[in-house]
Amino acid sequence: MSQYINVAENEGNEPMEVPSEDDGTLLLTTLSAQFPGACGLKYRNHETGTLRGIRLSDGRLYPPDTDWGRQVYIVVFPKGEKTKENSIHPTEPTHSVKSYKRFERQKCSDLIVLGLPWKSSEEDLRKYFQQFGELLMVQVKKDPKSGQSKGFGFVRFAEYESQVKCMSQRHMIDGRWCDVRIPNSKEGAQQMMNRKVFVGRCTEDMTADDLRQYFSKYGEVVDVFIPKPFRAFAFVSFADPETAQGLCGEDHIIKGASVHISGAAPKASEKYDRRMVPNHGHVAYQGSWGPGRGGNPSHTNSNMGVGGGMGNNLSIGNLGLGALQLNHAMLAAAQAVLSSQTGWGPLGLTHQSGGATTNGDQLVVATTTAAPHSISTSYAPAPMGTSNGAVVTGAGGGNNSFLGWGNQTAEMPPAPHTVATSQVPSWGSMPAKAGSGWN
DNA sequence: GTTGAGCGTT
Repeated sequence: MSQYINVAENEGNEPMEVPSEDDGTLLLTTLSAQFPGACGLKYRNHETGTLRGIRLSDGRLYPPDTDWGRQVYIVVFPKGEKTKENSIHPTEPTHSVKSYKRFERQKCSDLIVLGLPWKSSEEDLRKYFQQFGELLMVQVKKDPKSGQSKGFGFVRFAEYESQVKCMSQRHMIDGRWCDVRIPNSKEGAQQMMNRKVFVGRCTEDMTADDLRQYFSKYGEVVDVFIPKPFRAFAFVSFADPETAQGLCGEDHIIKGASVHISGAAPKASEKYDRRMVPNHGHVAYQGSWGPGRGGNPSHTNSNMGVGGGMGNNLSIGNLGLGALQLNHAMLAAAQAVLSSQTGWGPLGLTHQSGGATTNGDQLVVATTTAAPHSISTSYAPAPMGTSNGAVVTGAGGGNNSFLGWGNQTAEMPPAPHTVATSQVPSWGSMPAKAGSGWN
């Protein structure tokens, strides 16, 4: 039977009543309609004095007993999104503040929602998606004559963080699994968000540290990559895409030499983007989310690492370095190098805690934010958390890369871990998990 | 009136 449940944002706050469904469960959407961003419920067990979590499954919260009773339930928000009363954890500020700034810089994009039930209205969409944050736009595409839904729509969030959260999971909307993606029409724009620049005409005496030091005056440098053996170019990645964009086209004098800066936009990997990524919706940012492809925030000591293996695997040696003056040859080599770097690592998997969350599988990577609201166990987990073969497991990580992701923890195996020709080294080098392969 | 991979009459 339907009943009203007492829910408060925090213990001691004035509760408000939210309605349950006829079967006694409380829809997460109902909850988040009143408490935006809510991802669960808990309550104080007065026998033990401890807090208890409420069971959540398929977007429904289940009463602890036969019904919800008259007690007050407390709303649970994704980690890192404490409400004003809940002071932020003292150890978090550096990371969360920093990453939050990063979010602000990233602009939201329209997102396409695929797989909508025919019956779902824009109202339904809004009600569902507002749990991730403020919505600026909601559309259900319909046939203008019949008014019949075409089964897809668009949403746009106000905050980038909402978008990230939203894209990190699949969505159960009115009884159907739906996918949220960056629309194809927006692909070009992502390119402009690349955080990595190509630095041409480098001289051999320029070390990664030199470049880092030099470019730091324009913004935070998160990665410097200098191919070995020497090939007269380098890649520099900035924390802020705008920094990178701002430098493009310029000539700079470093160590007495004039280097040329341009966008690191390898067409080479472009064609692999979407196709190489399984369409399981657990993968956030599939496709060409510019920054994700490029960033490889751990090559700082790039004088080792990729080193030896590269020449062999990518046959770059055959290009003949006599062509160094030729721009296109340089670019081609650069593209080869780029595509050999682990793409999709860093930003792509950002905070996607959601992405790899609870799947009943052990491939859970860094648990942070949103508890997925409805999870299908029938989907193979996205092979996240791996970068250059290093499996990142467990929560936290605590490394100092952006949000602590995508960083292979600085200790790249000295032995070339054979990137091979795979365009998706993260996968190719997935250490076959004993037993439980996800065939 | 049906359908189920895709990509937006603004």
